[in-house]
Amino acid sequence: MSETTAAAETAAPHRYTAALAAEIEARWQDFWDEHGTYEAPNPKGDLAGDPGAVARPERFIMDMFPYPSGAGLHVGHPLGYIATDVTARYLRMTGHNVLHTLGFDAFGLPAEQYAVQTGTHPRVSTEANIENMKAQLRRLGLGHDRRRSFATIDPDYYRWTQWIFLQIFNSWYDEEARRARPIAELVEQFENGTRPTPDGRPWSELSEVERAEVLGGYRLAYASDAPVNWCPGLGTVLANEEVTAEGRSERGNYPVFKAKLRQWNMRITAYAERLLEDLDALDWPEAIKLQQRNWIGRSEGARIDFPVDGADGERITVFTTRQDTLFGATYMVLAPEHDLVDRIVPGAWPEGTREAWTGGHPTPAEAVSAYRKQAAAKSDVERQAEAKEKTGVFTGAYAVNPASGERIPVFIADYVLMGYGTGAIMAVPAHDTRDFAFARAFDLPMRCVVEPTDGRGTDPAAWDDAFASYEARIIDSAGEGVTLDGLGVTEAKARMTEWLTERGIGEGTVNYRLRDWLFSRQRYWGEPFPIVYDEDGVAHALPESMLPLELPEVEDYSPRTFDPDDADTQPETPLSRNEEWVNVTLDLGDGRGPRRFRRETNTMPNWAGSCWYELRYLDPHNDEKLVDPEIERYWMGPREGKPTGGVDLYVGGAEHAVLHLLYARFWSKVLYDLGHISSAEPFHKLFNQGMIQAYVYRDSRGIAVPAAEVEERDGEYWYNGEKVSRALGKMGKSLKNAVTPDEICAEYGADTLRLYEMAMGPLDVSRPWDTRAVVGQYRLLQRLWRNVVDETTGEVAVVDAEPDEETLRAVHKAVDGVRNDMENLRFNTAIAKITELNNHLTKVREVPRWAAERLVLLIAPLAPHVAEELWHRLGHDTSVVHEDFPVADPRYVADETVTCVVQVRGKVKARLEVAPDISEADLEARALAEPAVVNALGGADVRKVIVRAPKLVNVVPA
RNA sequence: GCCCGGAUGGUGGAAUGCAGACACGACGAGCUUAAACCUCGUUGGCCUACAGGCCGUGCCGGUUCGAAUCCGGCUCCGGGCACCA
Repeated sequence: MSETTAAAETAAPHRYTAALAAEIEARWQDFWDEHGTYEAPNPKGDLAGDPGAVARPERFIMDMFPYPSGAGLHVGHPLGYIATDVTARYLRMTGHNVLHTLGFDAFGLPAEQYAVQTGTHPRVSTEANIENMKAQLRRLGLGHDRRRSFATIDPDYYRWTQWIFLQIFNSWYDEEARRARPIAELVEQFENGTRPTPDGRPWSELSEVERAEVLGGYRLAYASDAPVNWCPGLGTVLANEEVTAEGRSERGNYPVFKAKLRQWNMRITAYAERLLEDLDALDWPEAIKLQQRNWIGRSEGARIDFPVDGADGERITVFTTRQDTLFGATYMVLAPEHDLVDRIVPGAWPEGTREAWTGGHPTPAEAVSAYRKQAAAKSDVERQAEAKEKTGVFTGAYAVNPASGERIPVFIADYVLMGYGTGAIMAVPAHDTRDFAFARAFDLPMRCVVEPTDGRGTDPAAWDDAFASYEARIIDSAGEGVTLDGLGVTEAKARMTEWLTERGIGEGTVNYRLRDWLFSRQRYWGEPFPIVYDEDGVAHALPESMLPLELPEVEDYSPRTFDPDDADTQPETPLSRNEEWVNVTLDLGDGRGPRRFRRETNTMPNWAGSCWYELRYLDPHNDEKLVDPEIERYWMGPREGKPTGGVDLYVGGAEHAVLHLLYARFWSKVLYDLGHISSAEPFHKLFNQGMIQAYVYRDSRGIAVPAAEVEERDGEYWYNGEKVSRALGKMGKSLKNAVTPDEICAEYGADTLRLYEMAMGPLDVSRPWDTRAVVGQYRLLQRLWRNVVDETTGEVAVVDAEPDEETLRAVHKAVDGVRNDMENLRFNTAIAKITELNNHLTKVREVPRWAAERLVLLIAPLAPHVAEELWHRLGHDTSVVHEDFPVADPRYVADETVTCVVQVRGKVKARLEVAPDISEADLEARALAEPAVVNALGGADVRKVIVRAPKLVNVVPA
């Protein structure tokens, strides 16, 4: 007998091994694909199907779709995909029509960088990556409706991204109606005079350029010269998230400057209040809601006008949240870029201006211009470094404090930001830390108007910092028609707001931290804007018939780079080099015939494609509409418990807490306002999965060594004979600690990998990967297999006998627990309960068919391949995917007897087996009669007995 | 600096009135010429007569008949924001 045969015979021919798992998994994956097992029917259209299935309650279960990187997947990536797949499978088995699929977020910088390096077209490398990722994901047995998958780079998809851009471009926010409306309705108001033009002239007298300018002030997508992150070393502008905390580019580590460039913006600020309000109805983690609330940053306060002394009619309008401290405002500060600065700067320094205020310049104009230049030339690196030091310069102008009547100096300083509030502040150095620091640096006066509660006295000259508490009373604040003295901060604010309003010099107002969304990038690999400019520079929307506007071929994908330190350079977009594409003659269908135009050569940011993809999954092949309204209403519409509609479950990483999730909410609201969809929110329930971490091993030089080759001896770690350090970090190629799903599948099979990832811990908690521990779930499947199949004969080994009482209860208890856990995404405890039941069945001599089948159904959402195989071996010819999930009989969920704990003074002294419905009196009597209790009491009187039938009695002696 | 979240055996984690379910690892036994696989047992610490006893959920304090769980104060770790008036 040869050795191989001997080995094969001893290793039980029909054991569940990695080889058998691979065979089973491949076979069922093919079966599911052939039979369209995971296809969810729509109520109409090309994906319409079985009306019986459509009539079921619908559920839309979604993942944050991946960027198809060239590096492929590691085991951390599919964690969320497995979790949604388990949920989707559970919902299918509990009578729902489940939409579950996955697409690809495929525009992005890595493909473009790769193209620059290799000359490969980004589309070629991206599509190859997608194919590779699809193969890796297919191996995991994810039940996706493949008909609904797409990539954001498909022209059929980005046609609609461009279409939505045009919808946003062609609308404005009606503050009164609190919703977006078509821009044509605004034009109508201007035409018939119900809304006056900015300068009061009739609309008909405005030139085309003037009209475009007016409308640009209203459009939800508009071009502006807002400062952006310009990185000359890379030749492109960068999103904030691509700039490091040190103010350098994440890629290449070049300095980043603020530069004014004409850019597209989205007026997301118009939706600030609704984005805030609608959070309340969403089933999201509180931490994420909080992050969004902070990002939106609503502040209540007041706008106050300060007349400029000697400048006729000029006023400085500030926003403050501390109008109660107006009497303490002793100077003002404008942002260096503020428009008003040039108008208020006098020709010469006022008499007696201190040297420290002038910066040594002979005139205010020169001082201002020098400071502005210095501020603009600062890269963010320097700004960050100097953040604590206050700089600025006197403008030479004075304003009048409307409450105290005092003349107060006006400064410019870069600690006041143009982008927030009105770009101007009233400075109250005694009660604001920043103003305090500035006042100290420039020796400005301070007035205490809020009485300190910490015993520091009322003379700010003696203080070390500002007194900024809200829990205090106002003092020294009496003026013409208003007295705040003695009021608390809150009442004082209200009183002051009232007074400002009466006098017509201010009003209560709400301000938001949220900024408009910079929407253009100087890149190649993104959606082109469907915008052209005429010879006057007026932007025109392309008609829908010209969509998609496809990306043109270019010779060079790279942006033009410059001297990294030269902030005065301007980007040159890759698209602008294709002159033939840029300069076109088009008939826009506006009745003016063919004309010459220049195309917009910026592209949209990465976020664009992910702002609305949930909608396209619903109706992916529709070429009339982005989604059919009836289909959208079916899957996403509001219903009981989901007042604003949306996806039923959206799972992804918490790193998207503000950007993607806020942008997607914004687009939803615009589409909702314009009547294209019925859901005002895209994602009703959000769940953030934790990160799978991995140990990083480093040698004495701090360089990561291959984690797989590190050996552990007595709590120390060794690599190549050298001792190495261990720390928990991210998993990835660069840290040499990546474990791929492919290797785990090869070693144990996909079902084992799925179980392990779900069993590791609660889904929302980050935890370290431990390849050694994977075998535990493999053993679970081997025992499961052995409970059903005879390992030596391969025959089904279950018996058609009634289960004994204990097994009956074990099954029902497991069913009840697993259902509960599944509904709350607690897969780790669900697996523990399944394991317990499985372990119980390995102990009974013969496994009853009924119990084996329940067990197979319970594990089916988690380990679908082995479940499908066993289900068929047990004699069923329908797929387990659409079987009914077991239902627990409450009679068998509760044990016949429960263990009651008897405590004395909170310490467990005895345990009683009692009936679940035992009365409190009986239980108390039995507990007090228990010898161990009598013993513990030692004859002491019983003061009190707490009875929580049937589980606990606590006896308290005197 | 401000705002969140977390800390339980050697490890991942269970547990909302019995701390340590389930799993990994470790140790012991069985099977085996041997090893692997598999099966069974032990596995928080200390004491122990092996029946049990005492201590124990980051630290200090509190509420309660009873606290891993609730409250106050700290320590450490992780995340977010950052001159936002």
